[in-house]
Amino acid sequence: MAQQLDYHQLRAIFTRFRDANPEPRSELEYVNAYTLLVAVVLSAQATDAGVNRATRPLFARVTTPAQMLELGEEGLIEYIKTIGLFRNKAKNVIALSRILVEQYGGEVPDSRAALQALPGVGRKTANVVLNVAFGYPAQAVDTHIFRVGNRTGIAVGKDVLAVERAIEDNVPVEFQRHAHHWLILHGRYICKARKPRCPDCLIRDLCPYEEKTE
DNA sequence: ATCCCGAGGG
DNA sequence: CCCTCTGGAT
Repeated sequence: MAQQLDYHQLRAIFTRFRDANPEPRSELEYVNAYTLLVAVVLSAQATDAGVNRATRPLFARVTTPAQMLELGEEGLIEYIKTIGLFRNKAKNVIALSRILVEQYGGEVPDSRAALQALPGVGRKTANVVLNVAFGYPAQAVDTHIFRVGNRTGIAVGKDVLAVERAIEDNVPVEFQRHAHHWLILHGRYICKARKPRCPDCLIRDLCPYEEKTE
């Protein structure tokens, strides 16, 4: 685990991320808050490319919780059985859709407490919805952000909650809104788990991590 | 700590 | 073969 970088080092790093990609966006495909929520639930331990492959035909037919209940659990499984953990995910998506219809008039609530009370929705998924659908500066710490944060020193912590706090406490405020996607994209394409592409890294000179990639 | 669990990459 | 992918519930 690297040492936590200071405010000025983080300002330099995020300035580069912003200059390279001023408006970073989720690579998950969705058409409204509800389909975003479903896509994020499906994305657990799965690649977004794999999730998009499944949701493209699904969201062509289903864009509301009521339509999802019509489709049903077995119908949903036909669309998502190529995604890992599909049985748990199908059960959770149907159950949360029923709650949205019965308790929220078919809308997606915009509070963390209400989101996390939904089956299959934990802190990370709730934070993604708050950030992407509602524009709040919520920091969803996933596998990429946890790895990149600790490897580079951008956000150091022993668990995801500690890394979330490290981002909130250390990243200059003006960068917090987009920090989530900058870190995800950096982790996905450059600072990869297995074979990081350090020679192609924007912040190589500011990073303590050394990886011999031949 | 363990289970869920398919696809893609190396 | 093994590891990884925008985790959550028990």
